[in-house]
Amino acid sequence: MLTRQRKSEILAQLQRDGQVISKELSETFGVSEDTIRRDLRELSSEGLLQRVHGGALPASPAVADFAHRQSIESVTKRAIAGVAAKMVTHGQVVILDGGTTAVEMARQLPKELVTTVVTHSPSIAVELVGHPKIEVILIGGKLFKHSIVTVGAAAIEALSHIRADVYFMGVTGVHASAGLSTGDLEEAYMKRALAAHAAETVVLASSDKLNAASQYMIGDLTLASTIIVEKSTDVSLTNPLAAAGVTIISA
Amino acid sequence: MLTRQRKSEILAQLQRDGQVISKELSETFGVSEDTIRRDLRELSSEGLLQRVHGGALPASPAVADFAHRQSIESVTKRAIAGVAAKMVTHGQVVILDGGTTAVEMARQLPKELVTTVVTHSPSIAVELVGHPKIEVILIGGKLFKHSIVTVGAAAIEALSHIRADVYFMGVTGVHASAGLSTGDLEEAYMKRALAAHAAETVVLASSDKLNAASQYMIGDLTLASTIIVEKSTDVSLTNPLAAAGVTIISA
DNA sequence: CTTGATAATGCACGATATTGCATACTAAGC
DNA sequence: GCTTAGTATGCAATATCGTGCATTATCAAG
Repeated sequence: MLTRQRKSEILAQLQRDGQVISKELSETFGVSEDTIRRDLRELSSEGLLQRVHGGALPASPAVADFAHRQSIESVTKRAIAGVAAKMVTHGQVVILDGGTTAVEMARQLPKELVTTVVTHSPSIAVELVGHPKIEVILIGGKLFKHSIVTVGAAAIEALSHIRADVYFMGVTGVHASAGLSTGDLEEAYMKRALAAHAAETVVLASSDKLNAASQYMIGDLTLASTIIVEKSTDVSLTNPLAAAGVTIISA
Repeated sequence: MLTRQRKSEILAQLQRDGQVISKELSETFGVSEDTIRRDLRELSSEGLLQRVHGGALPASPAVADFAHRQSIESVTKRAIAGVAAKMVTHGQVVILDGGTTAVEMARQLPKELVTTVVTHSPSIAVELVGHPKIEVILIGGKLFKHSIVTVGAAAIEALSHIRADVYFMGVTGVHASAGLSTGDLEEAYMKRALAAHAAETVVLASSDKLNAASQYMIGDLTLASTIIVEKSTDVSLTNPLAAAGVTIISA
């Protein structure tokens, strides 16, 4: 990637998120933190951003405020997505589910990562256009508009030739006895099918999903090999899971 | 290869990818990096691109950007898209192509229209989420990032069960002798397959596409039953078409 | 066909840019 | 205070660049 491009990407990300963090940028672009710091220093001297310890903020404080307010609601989701994005390694084939957390995860995938992403979410497909080295396989089917994902027989049929390493699953409920659940029957079928075509399933469980159950059960909690939850999660849910052999990661 | 050709190819690649890298160009064209650097320097002095360390970027940073392409020349495109949108009637099954004009057409489809839209463009799928009465069938496959559409064997396979009434086709070239053409081989295959699965094909030809030919031919002009062009179109192209039985609509 | 002019190309070489690492310094949290 | 994480600086390795020059290709006029 060209240096110039990296700098404008940094500015774009800054405008989008209201902040950038040196360490994360370094991982995203696959360069050392020194290089990122140099970039930030130069952009700062051009007045394009404001340098702070650990990263940078937009040059105009007003913009920062707005972006910050907007981002504060999704801090947890971003953290979970970030942890998930870091789990993807070079050459893997991963399945990304629909849902806002998965979209955020797609956004956070390193720009230099060479992988194949299989998804049934058109939003994620569009998002990944910005990642030139990622091959995207879109699963077609009938569009379920509430979640903006494809479902149905055609979608499940399209999966038949896919073998993925990891499936990152979004859910609407993670409950000790009700297991993993979602609010639509077709979606539940789809998620089961996706899990069946991946060697491993990782569940992304943002705060509001924990200890909740939706109408349609996907499977019990052990369907997941790993569940990523936010830091402050109640141990009464996670302890039994850990005991059952499911890895718990706090983001 | 002629120097002139190489230069225009560099510009084309720049527009397509949003960046070019000296080393890669050197390998692509089989010339030394010095020669490429000279080309880039000259193109830069003509203001056709912006030179940076390691390669070059578009002269105007946003030119290569899809979002920008979407906004440019939007008046004509909107008019054409509007005419096309009005052609869709209640209960029809229509295929919408990728491309900016088709996205605009999707946006202009009446909110209360009850139809089925088949598309291989994730952007259009996302756009139609706002149309509750339209059933959307998304054709999956390998994502071709330049045009943001799915292509390949999987996509063509997914079409096999589809029978549509009308296919609204976007093209990059409409030429009297070269027929309908597009800039990517896979896309050309896809467009042929889509046309084969619709009873009728309507071509959306915004001004810059007329009397132009791209590398890959989709079919001759009579593949289309109707071509929608902008008002000021030269009759030298449209008259022979009309004579051949193709309906011409001015938008 | 030959010749001379012009353009295009590749190579050599010194200059500049970029990057990562080591080291010493500074800010932030406890 | 003290520890940790982040930072700046110098430096060396590498990549890229610009220039001058020799070689080759192209082409028009003789």
